[in-house]
Amino acid sequence: MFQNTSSRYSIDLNQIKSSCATCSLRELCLPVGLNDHEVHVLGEVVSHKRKIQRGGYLHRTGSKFQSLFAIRSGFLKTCVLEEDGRQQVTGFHMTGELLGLDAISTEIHTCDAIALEDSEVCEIPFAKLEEISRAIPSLMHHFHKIMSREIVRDHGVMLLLGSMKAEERLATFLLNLSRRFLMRGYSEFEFNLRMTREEIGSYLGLKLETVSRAFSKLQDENIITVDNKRIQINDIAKLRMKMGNSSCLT
Amino acid sequence: MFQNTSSRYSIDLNQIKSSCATCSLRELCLPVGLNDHEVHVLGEVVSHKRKIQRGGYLHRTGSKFQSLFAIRSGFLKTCVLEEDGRQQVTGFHMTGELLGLDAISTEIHTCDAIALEDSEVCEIPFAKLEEISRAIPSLMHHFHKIMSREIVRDHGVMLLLGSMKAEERLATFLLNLSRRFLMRGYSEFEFNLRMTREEIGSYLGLKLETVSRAFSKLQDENIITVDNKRIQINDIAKLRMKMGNSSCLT
DNA sequence: GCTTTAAATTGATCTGAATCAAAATAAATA
DNA sequence: TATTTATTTTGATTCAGATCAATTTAAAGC
Repeated sequence: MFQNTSSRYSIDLNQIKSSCATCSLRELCLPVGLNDHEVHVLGEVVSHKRKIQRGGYLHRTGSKFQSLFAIRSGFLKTCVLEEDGRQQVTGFHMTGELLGLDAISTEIHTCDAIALEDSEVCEIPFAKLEEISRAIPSLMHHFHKIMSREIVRDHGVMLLLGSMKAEERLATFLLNLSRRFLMRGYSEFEFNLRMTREEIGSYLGLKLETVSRAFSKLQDENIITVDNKRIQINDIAKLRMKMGNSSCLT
Repeated sequence: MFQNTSSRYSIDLNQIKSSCATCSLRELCLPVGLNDHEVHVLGEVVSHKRKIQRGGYLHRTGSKFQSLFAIRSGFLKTCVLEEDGRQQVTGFHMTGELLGLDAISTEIHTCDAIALEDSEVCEIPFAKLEEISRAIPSLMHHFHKIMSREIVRDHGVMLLLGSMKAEERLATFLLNLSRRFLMRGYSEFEFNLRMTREEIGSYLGLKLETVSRAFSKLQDENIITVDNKRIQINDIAKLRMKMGNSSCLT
């Protein structure tokens, strides 16, 4: 899992599970081939942990950027504020993901990051990361891949917002969550949403009532079972169909 | 212009205008402080030019990624294809901008890049760029900023698609173009669109008829003058108002 | 030049999602 | 536990933008 063929050194997950550095850096480190020394160097950089309780801010729009944050546990949302007060959720983030990439550009955070459940992150001072990535090319390359992946993800959301209708958006969203839970060893068919209908709506470009109606519709069709925040996927194939055939109709 | 305070070496634009390397790398190189030797090293990497005529592909979805492309002149669009054939435009790109960032992730291009007018690009072999950025930290840092800026840009588009209505989207789009033309030394008040109404619509999540109507509406209000692809901004303040007050109404 | 094809505008109608409104349920707090 | 507050669901209505359709205008090809 998360290993690529070019790895020179395969990290033993069990061995390092208790260490903050490596654990939180699953996405950042594991896939890269690092030797003992390099793992040690990297560990030095990411030693600082931080807990954020539900509802708390990891960072705010406008605050000075110094570090990236690797999510060690928990669940967060990022959102940008419009001048007029309304907020748009730009993403939901879970264990192993990296936050703060948007702030590298201006060294000012361009969004709020808010914990949707008690969470723990590892702080990665960005200047240090750049410094050691000079010494560890595979780390640098992997970091570039992570940034690139974020761009690809955003393009996917743009496609969703630009060309899908409500039900298709929700299906896409649920399948995305499902896959991410699966990747982390949780059930792909049954999970708890950490966010409200309003937050889902904000992310998907829909009003909360529309989100609620789309949930009900999918339930009526026996594709999912909804019990408030608890979601059960009964027919993942049908759910995939829902996602796929937007423009097929035209 | 495009200079930051930490520059150790200020590049003479006139001196290097005829050299492909530096000219095409305005975004990539100029703002970074590089010394003579470093400029030379960088120049070696980006020496390969390529012309694409109107309608031609710079790269296609699914093709192997090896190089980034710095636009030297011209105008391109990038678009992702849905399984069902319809395409969503993810961006319009002009001189000085960098294409291919999305492909670093998987080493496969995730979108098509198509020239909307005869264009010229410089090819930047990505492996080489990573290699020399180890030797030139400021170059590496600037590259990170460019990727980050792309992420910020995408978040802006997500906000647009997720929460603005047609007229606000078009106003935002025109102001964005206006600013980019200004930055490149062209008029911010009068310019030619290189793309069709359909392509604008795809980018903005609207149908071409809606784009056309929004143009007409802005013209009726004497904010812009539209003559097919020729756009004249008559009242930029009012245009900014159009963009800003989406949720103010509610 | 003329002919063909592509692009843009404008009108009429339809529809999906927003909005308004009320009730039901769940979560937080005293 | 009771009370308050936040969240979710569902219904009725409205509206922005999609769709359908017909011209007009511009560009490309012969």
